[in-house]
Amino acid sequence: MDAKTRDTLTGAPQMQRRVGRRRKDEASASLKDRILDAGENLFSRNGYHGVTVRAVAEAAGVDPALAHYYFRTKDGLFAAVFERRAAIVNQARMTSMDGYEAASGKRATAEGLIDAFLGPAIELWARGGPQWKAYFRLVALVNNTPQWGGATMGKYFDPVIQRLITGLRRLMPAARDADLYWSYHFLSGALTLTFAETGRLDKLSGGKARSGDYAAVRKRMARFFAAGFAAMLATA
Amino acid sequence: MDAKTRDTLTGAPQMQRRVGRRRKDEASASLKDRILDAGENLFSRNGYHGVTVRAVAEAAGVDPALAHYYFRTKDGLFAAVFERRAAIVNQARMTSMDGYEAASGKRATAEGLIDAFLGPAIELWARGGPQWKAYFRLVALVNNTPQWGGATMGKYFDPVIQRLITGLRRLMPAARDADLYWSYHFLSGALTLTFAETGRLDKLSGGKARSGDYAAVRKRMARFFAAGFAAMLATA
DNA sequence: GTCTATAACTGGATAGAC
DNA sequence: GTCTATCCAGTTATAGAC
Repeated sequence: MDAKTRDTLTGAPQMQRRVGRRRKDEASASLKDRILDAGENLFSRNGYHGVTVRAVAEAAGVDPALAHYYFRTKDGLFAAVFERRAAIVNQARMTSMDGYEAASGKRATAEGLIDAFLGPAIELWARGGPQWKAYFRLVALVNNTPQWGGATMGKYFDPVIQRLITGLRRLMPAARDADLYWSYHFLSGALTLTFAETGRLDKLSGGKARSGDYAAVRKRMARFFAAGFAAMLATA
Repeated sequence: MDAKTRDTLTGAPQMQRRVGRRRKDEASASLKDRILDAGENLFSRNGYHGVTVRAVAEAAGVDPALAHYYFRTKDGLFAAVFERRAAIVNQARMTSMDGYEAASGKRATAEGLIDAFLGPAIELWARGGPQWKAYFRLVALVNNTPQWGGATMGKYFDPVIQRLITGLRRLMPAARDADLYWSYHFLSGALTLTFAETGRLDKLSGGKARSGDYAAVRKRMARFFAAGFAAMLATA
């Protein structure tokens, strides 16, 4: 995680690399970052094939050729978008789980560890601003993409997931590995559907459950899935 | 559900409407159905924008103009594909839930009702052949599509879901509606990620959990999510 | 680094023959 | 109902000017 991505995370204005000619005085982000932001937004809404390089460039307020200059191909742009924030989430999740285990010691629970795993992502999703919302929408999209989706997710997120599984195995020594992985699979699907923001939960519930409700998600998920993990143990 | 779709379900060969000229003696399905099959396959793998009408026509072995003749537009084709099997799944789920409640009477449980709800879909997915696999992959894709995905899912599947929620409310009178809807939301995400066949679960678990394993899904899901629903009740 | 211009191609859709 | 031929808008990508 370099200084540039950290700035993007915190939303702090970023220094220009050179002194001269800022093109428009509006945004202080570099043009490269503006292209990444625009790509994040559009790809996360319409998918890879539903977005043209032209559309990304237009949304970023730059010329299409510039996108090719920075990222060579449309593939390269997409990969850059997906990669940009992955390390930040992973780092935050690791720190959170390590912190939980250190703080709780012998009193650690599966629910606590799951909450420590979920916390950073849900926090960034809910409070990181619209670009983080877009990023997690993109993760949701990739997570549900047949064929290459699984490989792409694995490439960036497997270590943290294995860290979670290892922690849970320690807390639930009787659990079979297959059950742990299946349970994580369920958790993953539920979490990314939340990130996808399809509007279905709100409509279906007549507004009684609102998918953007940070507190509601945070409060319910860890408990819900800890109970699910535990129920697996009871199965013959 | 008309005779044509039922034939598609059972896989029974379908009568030609007229006597004369069968183009190729290979498949007995009508060209229209062949186009739908090909669309189902391709859309479910690559999404709406990742598929061209030409590609669908080629996969179906027909001329591109024929797809336009039957479905007017690419949108029309996609909608026809999505709609085709929805009624069959809904019907099967309704029958299954009704049957469970009638058979179990006072001894009905949330886990039993959830299993009755899940059963038909998982059954068709696992044993209905490759076209049903493709169809559920498509449902997974739509379920996770921002903006219009939620509306499309709701249009076809809301009645059955409300039927499930109503049944669960009867079995768990103390449950708050928000909790029931959130719990269903989690279930929905987990189920459709399973249908998506991204290959991630298999890879992540090193083969210890296999996403295509019908028995594993069926056995675990109802128990897992019934425990989750129950845990919501215990929350303050 | 950034933009203009354009090459080379693919897409959805239709008119009209059979 | 099915296929041939085609229109034309929109696509990725690059060469080269500034």
